[in-house]
Amino acid sequence: MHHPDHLKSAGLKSTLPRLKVLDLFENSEERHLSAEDVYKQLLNSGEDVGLATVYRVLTQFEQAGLLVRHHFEGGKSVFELNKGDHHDHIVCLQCGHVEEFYDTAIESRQEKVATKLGFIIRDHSLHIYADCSKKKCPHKP
Amino acid sequence: MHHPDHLKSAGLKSTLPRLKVLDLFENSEERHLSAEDVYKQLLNSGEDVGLATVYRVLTQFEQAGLLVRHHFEGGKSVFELNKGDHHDHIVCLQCGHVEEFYDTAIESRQEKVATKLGFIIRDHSLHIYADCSKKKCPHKP
DNA sequence: CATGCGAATGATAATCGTTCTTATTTGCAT
DNA sequence: ATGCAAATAAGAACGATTATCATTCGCATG
Repeated sequence: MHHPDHLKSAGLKSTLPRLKVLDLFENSEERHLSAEDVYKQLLNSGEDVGLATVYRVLTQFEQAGLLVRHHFEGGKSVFELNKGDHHDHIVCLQCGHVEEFYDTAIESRQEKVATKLGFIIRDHSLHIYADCSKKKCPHKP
Repeated sequence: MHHPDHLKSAGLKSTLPRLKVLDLFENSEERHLSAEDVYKQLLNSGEDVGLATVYRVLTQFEQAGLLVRHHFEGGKSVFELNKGDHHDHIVCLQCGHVEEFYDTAIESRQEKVATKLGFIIRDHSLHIYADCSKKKCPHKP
């Protein structure tokens, strides 16, 4: 359990649940976790946190800029550590695995389109839903 | 109330609720409607449809290819008539207005990215969230 | 180091969008 | 006309998330 500093500098009190959640994101295999994922993993680790607290903490971390929230298909929010770099996502429809990518041409084209239409971009989300067909996909039939 | 033909050719029985919903999409100002939008507008028009029916019909229309479903931020699904053309969306954060655009460069770049990563694209969604700043925005402060 | 206060927690109820259940009604082929 | 499968409507049920509120905790202060 490290980095109480991260919390302090974000103006958040350094509490046990918050440290646990932060730890999870820093040490977990999967970069992209839903509230339920976080809750279950903490319970499995013997930690005793409330689900409401998980939701509250995730939202606070998002607002503090520690996490980024994504809305993939399926209704639930998914979070990942904010490494400061923007990237888009390609999601495998078969196994749910998420990969990240960044394409300069796509980014600059968006700016161009928005400007042409008289908009000022605040944010954007590009999700590609695909099959990762190859052997790498663990849940492939 | 027209186009019972659309329904028949989609393999759907031509019922009153379905005709009403289809009509709404064909005659409404706003191309993008949520289930609640549809429900309320039908009630306002004095029509007596159940909310469950609206949800059922929207899903059926989506499966029949008459409507396209989008997941914008805010949790709820939004539907629009399927004109056969794919396009992406730019949403004004101030007034919620939605404009459509299509950019060949963005589209082909996505294919390239996916292929490079070993994926086969099934679908994608690109949403730009922005301010339409200018005078056109009715809810601007 | 005790301690007090406001912030944070967790159990639970509530909410929101959506889907399911079931009894009743409807479209439509006969 | 009429019968039957398909469709409807009302409400219960559901999953994700948020609100409520009494209890507990972090932490600055004396």
